[in-house]
Parts: sequence; structure tokens; C-alpha cells
Amino acid sequence: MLRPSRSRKTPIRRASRRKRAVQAARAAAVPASASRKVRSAGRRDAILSAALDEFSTRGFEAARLDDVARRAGVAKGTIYLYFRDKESLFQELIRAMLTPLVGTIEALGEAELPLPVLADRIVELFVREVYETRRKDVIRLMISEGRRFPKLAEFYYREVLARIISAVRSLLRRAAARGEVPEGLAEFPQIIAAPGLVAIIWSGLFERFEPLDVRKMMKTHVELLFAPRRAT
Amino acid sequence: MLRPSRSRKTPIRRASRRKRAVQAARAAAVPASASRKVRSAGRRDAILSAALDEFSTRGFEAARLDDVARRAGVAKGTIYLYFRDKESLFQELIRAMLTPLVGTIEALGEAELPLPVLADRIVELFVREVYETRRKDVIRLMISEGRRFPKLAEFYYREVLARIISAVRSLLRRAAARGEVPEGLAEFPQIIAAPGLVAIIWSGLFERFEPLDVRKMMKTHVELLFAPRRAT
DNA sequence: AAATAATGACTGACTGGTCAGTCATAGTGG
DNA sequence: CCACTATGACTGACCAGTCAGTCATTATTT
Repeated sequence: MLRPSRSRKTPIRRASRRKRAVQAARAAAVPASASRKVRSAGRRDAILSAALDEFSTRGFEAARLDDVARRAGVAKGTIYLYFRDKESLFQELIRAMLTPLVGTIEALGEAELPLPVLADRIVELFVREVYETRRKDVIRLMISEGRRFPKLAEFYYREVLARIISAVRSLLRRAAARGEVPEGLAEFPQIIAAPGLVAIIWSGLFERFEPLDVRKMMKTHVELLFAPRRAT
Repeated sequence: MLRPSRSRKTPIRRASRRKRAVQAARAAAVPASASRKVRSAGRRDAILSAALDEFSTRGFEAARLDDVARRAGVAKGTIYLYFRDKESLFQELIRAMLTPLVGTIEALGEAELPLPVLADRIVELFVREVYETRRKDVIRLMISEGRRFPKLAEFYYREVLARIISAVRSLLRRAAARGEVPEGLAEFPQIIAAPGLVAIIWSGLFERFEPLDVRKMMKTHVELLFAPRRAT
């Protein structure tokens, strides 16, 4: 916690043993007619969605839970029925949005695709599944605020990043063995992702001064990396 | 405005009895012997340096000016003699640290260096002038907090980024004209910087799980980009 | 050169406003 | 009918920014 003194006072008397319904229900408006379970899941999603909006525009510290509640169409106290505290809400948000990426990327790594097709897939995956979705904002949040949440960074590294890196690395090794990409690349999968991250940062800070064609930049980069070379 | 009943303009005598003790305990960053002008400059620098530390570790919002003051060996009020407010302190910090980079990079762009030497210089410049200095922290701050300071982002874009990009771009164009680098690269100078930025982010979030050899990654990347290719 | 006055840099207790988290009370689905 | 869900006014911590007061340094007078 950022200010440990604040919440230490009251002992936590959380009795709920209920398993969290982590199923990805659609974040539609919550019809009054729906069953409790459905409404509950809807509420949770609405809160997460509202939190993403507020955290994205104001930053974690400056975001007000009152605003999150209003945006979610819920009272502030309700948030505390679904999340232990603000920090926990933040962590759940990141967790819920980024975990699903892993499977997609691992699948991409396992398919044995010809190099040009692969390059294309990587670019498209990034643009369509990240850059053009709210995942872009979540990753921006992770970049901006992650440093102050070491537990979250650790979770993210173990559950998401390490697995993605490992998948990309083995893919690069196989390609390198066939002589399709240079050896050195497999050691630094970060290099492949780098322009994507830069694009995310750029879009938040400088887009209005100098727009950036993300797809084209990614394509240029990947093609440069994967281009056939003269023998050394 | 409602005033507390006894409040007049009555000056209330409350000179601190602990004053002498406090002054004795204060770590004197600036020797009391120095002239006013010297001490003043020293104070400003001490405040900026302390602010960088506090902003870096807690983030802009969470950083307390009380802590900045303590770290600088100064009273809180003193900060307001040198900076209008917290935001202005932040802006001055970024401005003071990053503006000097421009000249260095423009000089690099103007020297007509052989490609392998140039690659080396770029990597070394980044590692020595940014990554191994506190500029790394300032850039991390810019990335993390810049979005909430549009004015600052604009200043930074105009005064720093645009000029760097322009220098790098013209350098790349000349190299492309000689056939030394691929044409596409000049359109996206961001690609060259990307791994450097990723390294800065990585070092803040994941270094403790998986250390990253920045120099080697940068070198790998630049060499891949600049490598001789088969004719297309 | 010493005494005295003027200056303005510096201090830190205090204020006003903010907001995370609580809990007494009010619904409502099963 | 009551356990579960939801509410929102409230509280206590917290902190940026203020300003009346202090005192070291510099300027002026004797």
C-alpha cells in the first residue's frame, strides 16, 4: 500500500468464502430482470470498465472512486462489495484484461508458419488485439503505474510476460535454426515488441502533434528484422 | 468567509522553542559560508535533485513536498521561493535534464560517420548519457506522467523530440541515399529508439526477475537494422 | 572599524479542500 | 421473511500551498 497507516486500523472481517465469478461475461447494462448471479457479474464488469476509463484518463492516484462509481451506475460502497480496495481493483483490472493474451500468442508461436506470413500475423495480432482495443490503455497503465505495484509487476511478469517471451523466443530459435532470422534476435524478444510499446506511449503523448501509422511502423520494423541478409 | 471568533489580525507569538535543535540537526547541503548567490543556486539544485528522487520513487501525485523539502535539507516554504507550485517543479525538472540532449544528438547527426561507427556511437550515447544517468529516471517520469501534463508533453515534443527526430531522420535519409540502410527506416526514427525505451521501462518493472543487458540489446538491434542485405 | 539598520531568504505551523474507506440503514430476490 | 445486496452521508487521514515571523547577510552611518 502506498499509505499503510490508513487501512491498518480496522481489522478485516471478511467472511465471504465465495469464489469469484471470473467468467468473462459481457459488460452490458444490467437489466433489472436478470438473476442475481448475472446482475452481480454485470456489476463487476461495469465497475472494471468504469475503472479503466477513470484510471486511464486521470492515473491511478488521481482517479476518484466516486467517479468510478458514478460511471458504473453504482454507489461507492458497492465497489467495496466486489473489490477489497482501490489497489485491488487496479490489479484485477490488469489481470482480467491481459491474461487472455497469453494463449493467443502461444498459439501463434506453435503454428509453423512461413516467415512472411508470421511477420504479418504478429503485426495484425498487435494492431487488432491490442492497439485498437482497450488493452492498449491497460498496457499504458501497466507501464505508467506498474513501478509502484511490485506485486502486480511480479504477477504480470510471471503469468503473462515470461510466457509470451518464452513462446516468442522458441519461435525465433526455430527460425534461426533454419537460417530465416539472425541468431542474435532470439536472445532479445523485447526487440520485436519494442515499436509496439513505443506506439502505445506515443499515442498517449504526441499523437496530436505527429500522428503515427502504427501498422506501417510495425510492418517496417518486422520486415527489416526478418529480411534476408548477405552472408556474414 | 467565516472566521474563527478570536481571529483578528492579532499576531500570535508562537516562536518555536525547538528551533535551535532543529537547525543543529539539519544536514547542511549548502555550506553556510557561501555567498548568497552560490547558496541560492545550490538550493535550487538540491530541490530539483530531491524532487527527482521523490517523483521517481512515488510518482508525481504521491510524492509529498514535505519529503522533497526534507531530502533537500530545506523547509517546505523554500520550495515555493524557487518554483511556482508542484507542477512547475516537475516541469523544470524535465526541462533541465532533457534539453541538453538535443545538441549532443544533433552533433552526432551532422558528423558523417561510417555506418558501423555510427551504430556504435548511437548505442554508447544512449547507454552512457541516458541509461546510466538520472536521465533514465527523468525519461521514465516523462513516459509515466507525461500524459497528464499536455503542456509539458507539448514543450517536450517541440523542444526536444521533434528536433531529435528530425536530426535522426536526415541522417537516415543520407545513409539510405548511399544504400547503407533500407529506405523505410527514415520514416520511423522511433524504431531506432524503441529498444532503449523498452529497456528503461523494463529496468523499472522487471529487472529483478530477468536482468537485461541493455548495451547488448541495443547493439543487436542497431546491427540488425543496419546490416547489409541481399538486393530485393 | 564598529554599531545599527535594511533586506530578503528562509522557516514551519496552519488552513482548506480532497478522497479512500466505513457503516447504519434501506431495499429485494428467492 | 430474512439473508444478501446496495446505498451514500460521514469520518479521519492527508497534503499543497500560505504567510506571519525569524535571522543571516549586506548596506549605511557614525
